[in-house]
Amino acid sequence: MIKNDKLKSDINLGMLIGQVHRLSTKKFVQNSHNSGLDISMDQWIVLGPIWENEGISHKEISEYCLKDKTSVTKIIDTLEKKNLVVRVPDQLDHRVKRVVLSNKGKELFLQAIPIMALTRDELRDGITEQDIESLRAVLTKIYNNLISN
Amino acid sequence: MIKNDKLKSDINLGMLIGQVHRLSTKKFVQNSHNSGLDISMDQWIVLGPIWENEGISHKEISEYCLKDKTSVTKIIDTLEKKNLVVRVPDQLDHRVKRVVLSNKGKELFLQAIPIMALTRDELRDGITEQDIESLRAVLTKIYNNLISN
DNA sequence: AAATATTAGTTGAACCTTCAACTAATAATG
DNA sequence: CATTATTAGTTGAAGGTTCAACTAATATTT
Repeated sequence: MIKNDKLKSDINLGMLIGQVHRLSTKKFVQNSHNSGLDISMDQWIVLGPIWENEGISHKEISEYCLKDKTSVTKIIDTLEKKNLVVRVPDQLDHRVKRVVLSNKGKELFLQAIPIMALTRDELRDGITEQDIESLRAVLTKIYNNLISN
Repeated sequence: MIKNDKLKSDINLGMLIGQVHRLSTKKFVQNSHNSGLDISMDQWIVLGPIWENEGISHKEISEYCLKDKTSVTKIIDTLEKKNLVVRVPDQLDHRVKRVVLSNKGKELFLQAIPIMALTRDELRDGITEQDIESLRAVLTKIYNNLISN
């Protein structure tokens, strides 16, 4: 469907980054689905810091995940709808909401860990650790250009 | 807000790719807005092949842009709503719709070209051509892993 | 202490993406 | 040639992103 020589020359980097991003989240969701799990990439990304840090606030999740606060609100809305997490108002600062995993949430997260590992391996098949580090390095440079106004 | 040392170690590649993708489309839209243009990154991406190939079909746009056919349909819906393009049914194959730029569409595209160039330069500031090529190479490898099942 | 500014999170609108189901038209097969 | 399969594009639903405007609570300033 998509010719390789086109990929190699024509396609600009933006489209390539976008497509890699879309396809890799798709791959993760498909792998999850094949294992009977119902979880999206973004739900996985948000569950991560909650797993590592029970009672983390929205703002902290936002920073860990590099996601906008509005996105975090809405992803947590759907996580709460699925009974995977619960929002708990902070006792001291009543603006802050802390987020806690339910048992169902913990279970799902545990089951998703190997799926994530599998997906990671599929993405990186035949790619050296050095390549990955160079990818990370260049992306980080671009990232820094983007956040420094 | 986001600490650099966190970026360098903790954050996984998926989040980094996602964030670079989100931030660069955001940057383009902001630059456009600052120049009085009303255009999104995805609208730009779809206008490109129409500009290069008047009367291109949805399917061909889809292949050029590495976008799903549903996405193409909906982006062209909004482009048509904004009177930037027109859909013309193919004379021979009545399934096919060909897409043509309006004068307004051509004008917008021309005005957006320098904005895109500016955005590109901002992203790549201080990054060598070699880095960009290595980024493209690794992303292409991942891309190929993703499309070969 | 009162007025003002900042911060955490939410809401609604517009857009993009994916999925699954669908229509309509062309191509392939028996 | 008639049935069947494939293809191009659309629709609707559910999720995610951004923006701008908003609420409520805490901090800062005077």
